[in-house]
Amino acid sequence: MLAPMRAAEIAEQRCSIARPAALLGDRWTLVILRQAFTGTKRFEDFQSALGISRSLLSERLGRLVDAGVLRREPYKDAVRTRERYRLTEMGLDLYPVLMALREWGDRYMAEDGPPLEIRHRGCGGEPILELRCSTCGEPVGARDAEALPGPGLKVA
Amino acid sequence: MLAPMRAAEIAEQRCSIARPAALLGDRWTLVILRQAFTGTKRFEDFQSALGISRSLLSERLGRLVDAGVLRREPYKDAVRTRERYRLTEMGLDLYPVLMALREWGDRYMAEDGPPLEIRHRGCGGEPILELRCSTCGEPVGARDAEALPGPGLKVA
DNA sequence: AATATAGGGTTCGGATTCCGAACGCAGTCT
DNA sequence: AGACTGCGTTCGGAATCCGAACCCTATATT
Repeated sequence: MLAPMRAAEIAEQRCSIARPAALLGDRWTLVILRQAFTGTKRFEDFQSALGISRSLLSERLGRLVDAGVLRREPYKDAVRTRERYRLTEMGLDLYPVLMALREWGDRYMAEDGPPLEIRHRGCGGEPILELRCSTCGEPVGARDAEALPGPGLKVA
Repeated sequence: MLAPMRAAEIAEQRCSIARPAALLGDRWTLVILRQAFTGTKRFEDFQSALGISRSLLSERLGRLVDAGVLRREPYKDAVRTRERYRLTEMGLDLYPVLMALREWGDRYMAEDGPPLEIRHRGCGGEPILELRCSTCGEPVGARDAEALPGPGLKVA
């Protein structure tokens, strides 16, 4: 009832971009996930780190839990049981999406240089995303690819 | 004036994910871009392909033009001069973001299989995104990376 | 026992934003 | 002239956002 209805409509499109966009496509969800990838787990910590309103945060976290991106679980603090939100496997698999956004943001929207640098743990190198053809191994750009109808395309 | 004010606030965060998210993070912008990558260029074609309202489409296209992702230019039809929206270099560089979303969507939200298949033009293989360390060449997952403060991080 | 503090929310009302339908307007076609 | 097309803008109601206030559970303090 609280979830946006428009989102539901868009989500019904048989499009692999529209459906994730309906879930992730708002101004808070992506930064909530970014925060989750930095290790934030508790409601209060999300709230104070992001400055989001409690009601919105509650709704967004709930939606991500429903979608299976986050898991809500109780855990024992030093003193008592609390709740925390952790990325599921499905959530962790969003890492490339966040990295792609970050690379693009660093390139075009960070006039002072990147605010954060990502390092490969151990080796210290910089991880970068590459789009490569899994068959011939060549790098693929936007102009080198074409879209064809796939098995999930049913014309109603 | 028409642009969301909240978006502006989020955009001011010194975060390479928050800033792109403020531009791209709504339910329509990503599908508009997806459509642009399939070759759609004209206002009418976006509108009929997506079912978006004219006012929203107008506002979104304008915002993307202002951001430098699209370029609005007149061109000559067979009969007259029209306007069209084309991806700029900056816009084309969003391809990995869309592909990352699509891969994730295909994996987790396409119960009937992917609606579209992307093929490497010519070779016919499937392009896939890989996050690799540019130094050691190893694949990098969410757990293998860490974030460090970079040059753009100024603590106010 | 009563009060205080903390985490994790929900409720409420006003301000924003969204959206579809209607309208504008310029340039063609008949 | 009148109709049509492409590309928008305007308008008003509906949906969403957000901050402040409230609620509930549980431990800590007086």
